[in-house]
Amino acid sequence: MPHTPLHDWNLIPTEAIALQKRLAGRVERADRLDPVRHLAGVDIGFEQGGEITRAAVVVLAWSPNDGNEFEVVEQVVHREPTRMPYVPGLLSFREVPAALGAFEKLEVKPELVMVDGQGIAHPRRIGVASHLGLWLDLPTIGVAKSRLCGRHGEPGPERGDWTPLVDGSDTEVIGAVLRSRVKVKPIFVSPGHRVSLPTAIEWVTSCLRRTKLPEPTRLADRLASRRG
DNA sequence: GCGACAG
DNA sequence: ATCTTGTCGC
Repeated sequence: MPHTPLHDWNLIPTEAIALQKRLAGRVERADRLDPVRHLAGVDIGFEQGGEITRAAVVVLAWSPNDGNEFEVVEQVVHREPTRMPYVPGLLSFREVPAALGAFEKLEVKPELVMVDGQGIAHPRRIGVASHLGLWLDLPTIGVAKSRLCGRHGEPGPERGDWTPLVDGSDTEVIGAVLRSRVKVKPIFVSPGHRVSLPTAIEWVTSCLRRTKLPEPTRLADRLASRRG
């Protein structure tokens, strides 16, 4: 299983954290997105017991008219050797390199990207969605299936109900715990880069269909896990 | 010192 | 994340 040089394991964590602290200040939290014509979903999967990292990007054409329907216009898969083990709080160093590789193969450039993982709902306010957005210089939203940090109450039972995710001083809202489906564990939505929390919630909500995850992330998930 | 801990 | 069969529910 292992093919991650020990020196990577020892040196990267401390350097990675220092880098996150520097980059966190560059993550923009206010809206700064162009009209969205194409929306992308990103997720990472693994093959061969973790030796290979598989990044998947699905681009959808957004049509506000036809009842908010989408159309898949492009799908890309990029594989490369896994370079780092999973470490809570340092997920971006394990997944972003492969994600960037997938974006390089992309022909249609999206104006907004949804990433499987946290945005600023991270100890240093720079989760994988924020880190990727900063690198691509694109608006991103983090859509995670579970919590990394922060406190929250139980959101209401209806689809669309949500409660704030707060951390540190009870006044710092870092995300939203959103009920994306009735009777299903809520998802964690947080701004990635160049998107505010209200906008992030709006986009995720309008991309919900009959499943727990919004379409962009759900489709990328299936492609990354080579299902569907 | 004792938990918690995205994927 | 990944390994995995059947099973409960709309």
